[in-house]
Amino acid sequence: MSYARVMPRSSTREATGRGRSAPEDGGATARRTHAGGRRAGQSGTRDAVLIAARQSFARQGYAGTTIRAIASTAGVDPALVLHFFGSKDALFATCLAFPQDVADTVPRILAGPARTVGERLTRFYFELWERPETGQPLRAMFRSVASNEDAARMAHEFIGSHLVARAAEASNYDRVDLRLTLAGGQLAGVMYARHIVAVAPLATMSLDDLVRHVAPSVQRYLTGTLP
Amino acid sequence: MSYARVMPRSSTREATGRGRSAPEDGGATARRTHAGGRRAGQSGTRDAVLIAARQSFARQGYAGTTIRAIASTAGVDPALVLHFFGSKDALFATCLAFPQDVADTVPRILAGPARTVGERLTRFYFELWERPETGQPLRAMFRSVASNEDAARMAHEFIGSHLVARAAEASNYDRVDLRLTLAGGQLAGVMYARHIVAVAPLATMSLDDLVRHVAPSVQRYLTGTLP
DNA sequence: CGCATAACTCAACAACCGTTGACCTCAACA
DNA sequence: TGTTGAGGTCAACGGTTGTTGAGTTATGCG
Repeated sequence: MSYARVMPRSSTREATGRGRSAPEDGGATARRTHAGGRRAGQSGTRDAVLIAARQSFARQGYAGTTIRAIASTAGVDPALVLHFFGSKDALFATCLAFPQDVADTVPRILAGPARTVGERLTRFYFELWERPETGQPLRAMFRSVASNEDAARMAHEFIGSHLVARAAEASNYDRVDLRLTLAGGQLAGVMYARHIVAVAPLATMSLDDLVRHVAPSVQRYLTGTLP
Repeated sequence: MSYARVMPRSSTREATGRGRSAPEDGGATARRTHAGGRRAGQSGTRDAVLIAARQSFARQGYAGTTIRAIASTAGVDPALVLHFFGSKDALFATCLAFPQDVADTVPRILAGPARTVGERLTRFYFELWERPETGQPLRAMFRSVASNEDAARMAHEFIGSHLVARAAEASNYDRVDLRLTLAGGQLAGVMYARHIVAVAPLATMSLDDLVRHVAPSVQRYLTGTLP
């Protein structure tokens, strides 16, 4: 990570305009006439690569992950990975792309009944870590934020200006930013201890028990009186 | 990190016996007669390398750190780094070596008056992160545990069989392991948010304020009734 | 002084990295 | 059916990596 420029903030690739394709996907692309040619995204290979990438980023972090390893577990050529995503950085950014429904759910939880908000937020967050399809990206994000300054900046930005801001307008707590970051620190730390360090008994106890232990703290951060 | 064997569990180097020196230091080495020759560890270079290594591991994680970068900021040749520490893995292990006084202090805090144990433990831990000379190794450990499975195993071992065990015999709480890991998760998470993600206002508020906010939760984990 | 030993440098090794461009193979439409 | 564009492979590039061995310089003791 010194000879590879990190995070294509405004990609040199696109600026010069002579890089490889890296199809934008985008879903809502105006789908112009398209006179013939094979259809994009029909074979599941792109998704297979993405899954392999997430897994590797989750286990090894950014610098520890290699394009070749991703390609190998996906069963394709390394060049195909770049063909799909343009660069390692772009792949990484794609892997970190936070599921939109998380940003939607947190404000909705905060808008619910205040009496049980701690328990509901705690359970929602812990279950995200437990389910493989959401837990893996989360682990990836967590590890990468710890080992990559650009990832930390991205997380900072996402949490600060996206998640907290939307939560603030959906609820009527005072000092939402303080309350939410305190709660977030609490929740993330417990998941770090359970899923990454894997320290007993945090790693071995049931999710329900864990929620019972932690939820009161979260409740206090969200609805308790502040010093 | 695939062509370099990770963590010299029983070092091939020592097994074959024909690697480079990597002076064991060890402090208590029987210091045999020593008839002439330059004395070891007189120039501060070894420490300079260690400081540079800690800094790099703290910022870049294991895979993101290169011997050459360490050598460069220490102002020496890359080969000298290996001369001192034997391998990148051994250097890494040396950097992670936890200051012994931390393992000493936690049991002492737990043995103190139960009424204020949460506040004392919280303040002690947070101040560790604040002071540069202890904060840097902690950040290094935190990042490395997140990005390196062997580091996670080391942390797991240290916390499980060292810290918790010693705390258990020094105090008389019930289910110390559960209480201590819950408290630890809480504390680590807040420091993660403050020092690594640097999310406001956790990152900007004073240490005293932070202790005021978090200490009650820690107190509850340590002395509260368990579900 | 002269020997022994540690500190330290230098150049090179093989392995592996991200990335590239040329090339081939399919699937879908005109 | 021929054309078109996406899926996919291949070999190679320049550069960086951890590690090594041989060699040089500095330092302390007899």
